[in-house]
Amino acid sequence: MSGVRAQQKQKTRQALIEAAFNQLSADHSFSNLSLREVAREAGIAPTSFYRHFKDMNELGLTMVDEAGLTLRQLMRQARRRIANDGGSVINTSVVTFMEFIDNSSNQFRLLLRERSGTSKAFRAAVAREVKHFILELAHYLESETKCDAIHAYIQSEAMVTLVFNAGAEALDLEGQQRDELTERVIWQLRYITRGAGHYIRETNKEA
Amino acid sequence: MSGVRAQQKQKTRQALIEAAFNQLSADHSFSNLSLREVAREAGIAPTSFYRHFKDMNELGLTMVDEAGLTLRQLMRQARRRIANDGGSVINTSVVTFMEFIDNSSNQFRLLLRERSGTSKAFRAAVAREVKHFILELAHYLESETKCDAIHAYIQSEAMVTLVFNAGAEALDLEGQQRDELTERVIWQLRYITRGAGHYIRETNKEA
DNA sequence: ACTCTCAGCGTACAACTGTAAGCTAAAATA
DNA sequence: TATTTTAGCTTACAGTTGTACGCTGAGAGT
Repeated sequence: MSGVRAQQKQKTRQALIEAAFNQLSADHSFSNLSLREVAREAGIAPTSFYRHFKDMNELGLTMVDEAGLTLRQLMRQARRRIANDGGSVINTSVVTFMEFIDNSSNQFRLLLRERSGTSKAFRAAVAREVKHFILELAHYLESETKCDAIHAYIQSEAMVTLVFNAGAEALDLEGQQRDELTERVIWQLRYITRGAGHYIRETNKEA
Repeated sequence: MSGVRAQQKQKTRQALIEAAFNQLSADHSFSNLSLREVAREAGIAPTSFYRHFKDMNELGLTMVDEAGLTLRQLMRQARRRIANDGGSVINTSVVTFMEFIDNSSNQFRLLLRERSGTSKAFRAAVAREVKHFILELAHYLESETKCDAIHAYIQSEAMVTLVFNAGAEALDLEGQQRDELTERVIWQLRYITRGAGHYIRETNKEA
């Protein structure tokens, strides 16, 4: 009943996932991973892989889920910071996201690449995670600003797209160039906030 | 002197490039291509590949250049349309871009994927092409609106990012969903124009 | 205590990969 | 015309990949 068996299984399953994440890097994407190498790094025989996943695909989808989870935790953390430290919403969010890219770069790389990757299932999975992200931001905007749901969504989508993309570029930058990039995104987010605000005010006048 | 030799060489070189583009698809990215398959489709022996390219990498970089060229031609076409048909700048640009995605989806896919791909050289090459794109738009904005160079650049960067990203999503959509997506991007671009305009006006007041 | 389940192993194989070496015939050059 | 150059070929090899098959030994269930 203690489940020594199941516990060990869970452990090597996690070892596989971690091995796979470890092998991701700037010049190694998920589709370059081989089942055998992952198994090797996890310390099991190649054929034992199948005791845990049907496929490399199945492993990958699990990894996408995990990365999405990290992303959502991150967002919650950003909201806590905003509430406590009372910093600017835009600034805090962008800085938090940049930290995600540094601390969990391989998880970010997975999302980034598989978003336009080779498997429809992967693309859909990433799109789902990103959509969560967008929706949470949209709800926030909707409650903070007087703003109808549709505009809030469109606005959030734009913001997430820009931040996500800046993250992708940031992966290849350091130091000053990176700071400049960060500054540019912040401006871009301000544009959107302003612009959306304008259109919303106009809509309200009509009503 | 006629160069029958060089002419034939150029021809099979192009055949290799086209074969490679043909093998790209929704579920086949450049890194999945094998030298042998490309050679096979081009109708030459695997080892003859090396008479034209040192590497698959070299082929790929050539392909990125070609895709970038197509992209720039597209942009010129969009500007012509705007000048002649006198349509809205934003609308025409977005529609033109969506056409690019349909007509040259494999070229777009290459840019899209290698932008966050596995090779730094590729990423740099794509970034260069995109930067061309941004700069041309920035010049346009700078001349059309009263707008300093930096704001024009930041604004263009945001717009290109959003359109590019929407293109990526459009690849998996059809019909109504796609139209909705197009509509959303157009809104997002309007936000940016408005928002940027606002900040620029403010800057001008100070000066 | 006895049986069942199953995570992990080793072996094996066919498919494919990139690429080295050397030949050939035709175009270019002298 | 004689010589050189070279695009493309064939053959060959070593490496890697996914995965089928069957075994084993230790936990789980009774």
